[in-house]
Amino acid sequence: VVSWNALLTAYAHNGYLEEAKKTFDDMPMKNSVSFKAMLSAFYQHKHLEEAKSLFDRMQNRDVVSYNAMLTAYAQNGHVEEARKIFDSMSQRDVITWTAMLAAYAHNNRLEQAKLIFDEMPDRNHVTWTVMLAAYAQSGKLEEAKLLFDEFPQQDLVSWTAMIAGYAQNGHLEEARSLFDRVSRESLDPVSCSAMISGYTQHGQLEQAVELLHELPERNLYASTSIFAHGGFMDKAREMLQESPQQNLVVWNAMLSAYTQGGCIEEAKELFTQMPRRNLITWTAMLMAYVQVGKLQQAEMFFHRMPEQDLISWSAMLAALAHKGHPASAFTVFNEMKILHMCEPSCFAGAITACSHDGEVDAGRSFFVSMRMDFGMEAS
RNA sequence: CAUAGGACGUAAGGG
Repeated sequence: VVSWNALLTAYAHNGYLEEAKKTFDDMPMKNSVSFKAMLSAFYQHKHLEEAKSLFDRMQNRDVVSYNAMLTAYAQNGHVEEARKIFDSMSQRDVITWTAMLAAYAHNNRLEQAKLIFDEMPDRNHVTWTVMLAAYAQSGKLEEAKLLFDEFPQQDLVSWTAMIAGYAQNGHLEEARSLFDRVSRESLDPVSCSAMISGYTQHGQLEQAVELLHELPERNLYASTSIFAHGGFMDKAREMLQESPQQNLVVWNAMLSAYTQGGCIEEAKELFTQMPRRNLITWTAMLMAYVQVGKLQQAEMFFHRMPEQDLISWSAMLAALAHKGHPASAFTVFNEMKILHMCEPSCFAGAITACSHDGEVDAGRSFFVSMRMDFGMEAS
């Protein structure tokens, strides 16, 4: 049973939901771990309904099952549901608390996250990292730094969170000096791309290239982004072919370097070369067309995406509103309502876009909908 | 053997 469970989990973590399901169904015998593993397989692939129904069918639900279900809701954007699970639990462990903390953190509910953090009976290094990353990503670097300094058991992940925090907010020297204090052997693709994205996002190409020469061989594939960004497309392609691993995040970073600079042709070429694509890839590409004003192409990409999430919908909505198509924007917005893909920032984007263009009537209709359909008031 | 953490896409600030 143990090895069957291990196999199931391995499938799930590598994106093979079908195989996982088949393994689960064909197992000669199952124990409670099998159910919990299958549950997490479902929600990792966004099959919330199936996760829920499996959960309901489970016989003996323990802390782990509840934790898994809590995470299932949290990772699919249902924070309130997650909270309900949390409140209903009679036993909670560190993972329960940390999962709830992460649920708030990932949905930009910093105050609630902080409350949970302060209230928790125990914290471990994962807990600290979630809180730290939450501060860092919302630009509260002092708070993040305070936490970082008090951190009991720092590891590479927490260092990366701090580095990324500095890098994203333009504090490149601080980021770099932390980065340099990590031993070269322990650097991994995530920490490297955090530093490198920091440079490329702030236009420091030379620094980026310089850093690359110092990195260990196995992190070299990250450099493709730099070469591409600097206009050395051939060199980039060469390196990509040689690279043993294919880090999708690095491809995406490279792609957005193009799109944000308005280099649509290069972006398109890169897009077709990519070994894999995810939502981030597609959305970046969509925005590339928006930026040069080709809304029809953008919409084409939008519809060709394998699936659309809140961010891609918001991007499309904002694009239409920004480029002076309030009517189409409103149509998109209505579809979003039907799909329950709506949150306050959608209104904000749409309304401000209208106000910039003097589209007062359109702005007002968003306003009305905000009140009628969501019971929200202006703030 | 199972459940929680870090890098990449949209929007918000505004001199």
